[in-house]
Amino acid sequence: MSNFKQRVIDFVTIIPKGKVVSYGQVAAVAGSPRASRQVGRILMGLDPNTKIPWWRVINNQGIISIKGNWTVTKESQAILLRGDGVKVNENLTLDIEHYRFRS
DNA sequence: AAGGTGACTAACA
DNA sequence: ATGTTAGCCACCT
Repeated sequence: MSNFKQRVIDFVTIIPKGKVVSYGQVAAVAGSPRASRQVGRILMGLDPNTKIPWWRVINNQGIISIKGNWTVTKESQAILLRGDGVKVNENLTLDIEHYRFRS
């Protein structure tokens, strides 16, 4: 497993309940501020039964830009977020600045 | 080893 | 404000 990937996973893992981060933010913490796309790529590769709170990662506009995989959809992510106490709008958006996790 | 790809972003028209 | 275009760069084949 590459170092970047591992750092992304580590950071996402420590995101507290009720908080969210953007892909770009995760990439920055992982060491490559411009590798935001890789963050999404990595999350996509995770197993559906992983314990990593990947659903707390959204794009910088506070929008759930997931591409409905076989196992996951935008709706399911919205449900998971609401389960964390995060208010998700019907259009799959939320106030990221209000919930953003800062390390 | 080399090239294609995209759960992103920011800049433009 | 909404739609397009063009960089990005680690991962996968």
